[in-house]
Amino acid sequence: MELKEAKEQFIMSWGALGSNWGVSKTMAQVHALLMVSNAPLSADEVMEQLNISRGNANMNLRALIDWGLVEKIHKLGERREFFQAEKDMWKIATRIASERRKRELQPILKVVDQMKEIEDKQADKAELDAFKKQMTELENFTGRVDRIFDRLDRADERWFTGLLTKIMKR
Amino acid sequence: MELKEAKEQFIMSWGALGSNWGVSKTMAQVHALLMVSNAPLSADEVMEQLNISRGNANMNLRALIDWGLVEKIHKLGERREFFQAEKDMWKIATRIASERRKRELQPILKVVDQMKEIEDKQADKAELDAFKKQMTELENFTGRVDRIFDRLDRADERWFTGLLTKIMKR
DNA sequence: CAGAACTTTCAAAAAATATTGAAAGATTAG
DNA sequence: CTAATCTTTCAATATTTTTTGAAAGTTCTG
Repeated sequence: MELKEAKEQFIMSWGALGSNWGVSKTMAQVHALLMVSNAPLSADEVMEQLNISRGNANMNLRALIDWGLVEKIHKLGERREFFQAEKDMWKIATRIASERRKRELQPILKVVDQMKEIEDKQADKAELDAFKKQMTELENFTGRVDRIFDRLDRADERWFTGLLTKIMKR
Repeated sequence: MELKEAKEQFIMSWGALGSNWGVSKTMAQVHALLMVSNAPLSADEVMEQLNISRGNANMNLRALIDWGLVEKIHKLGERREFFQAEKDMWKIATRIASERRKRELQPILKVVDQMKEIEDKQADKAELDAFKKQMTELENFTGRVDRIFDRLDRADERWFTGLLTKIMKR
């Protein structure tokens, strides 16, 4: 396989994977394209290479910037903006972890927290207790995982690697 | 808030959250409904409580069974099937982890693995190396996370809790 | 085996999401 | 200030995903 071909293949596959993990195909493709480009690309280059419209390119580039996976670059003497993907895997991973924490874990905690204020004199005691117990367990578990992600976000790669070694030894 | 009301609220919220983490609203609702039901429910009860069609109920119940989050129950003397959700948070968590590993991590490994067979005499040497390096890093990182999930899947809760304590101490 | 009681399938319809492209908004240069 | 160049917005459109419901399939009962 040739390099150019490999890059294209990677972009397409990365896009297809996106949908498995809740990201739109195009957003994943834009990310992949920037990941395998040696130089920052302009919006027009992204549009052209992926065959998408200007609006679409703009929207997804912006979303990637929100995720912290892409940044705007200004070249001096150049009017337009360029976009560059973060290439360091550790940073990519922590950005994704952080975003998923915000989107997936914290909303659960919020919902479960509200469930605690039940006051029902009518209800069957055992049933009420069962419900409360379940909510508490859900909260505990989610809270624990949330704290791991938080820790991860603030740690550095060496910490993580060390941790892994420990985990794998057992 | 009353118990019944709380349960409904939980079901609705859980459903809304589902879309944040790549599961359809209805599937998440069915799961929530079964989680907060003290007794197993029949397909008809699920249909009725969530106002969904028979086909939809069937589909989502099946998907939940695939995920290992719900199981069929046969009551003796009863013709129809009942459905019961796993309520143990540890089991719920490992099932979800295992499923996501399969859907999110392993496909990445597969794609990246294919990228290794590049043979391009034409291409710029530095560019080729950069691409290969990136693919390797992606593979290493994903592989590591994949192994954690695998480990998690086979471990028990006490192991996990112990691990957490260690993580949090640092 | 026939009929009743359920469950599963799947093509069509509906709903939710993503994309387009033209117009409006910025920003810089002259 | 005006024109030129580039970015952002958003209503209309297209695509994808989910849901429906009726028909086909299955399994049990008598």
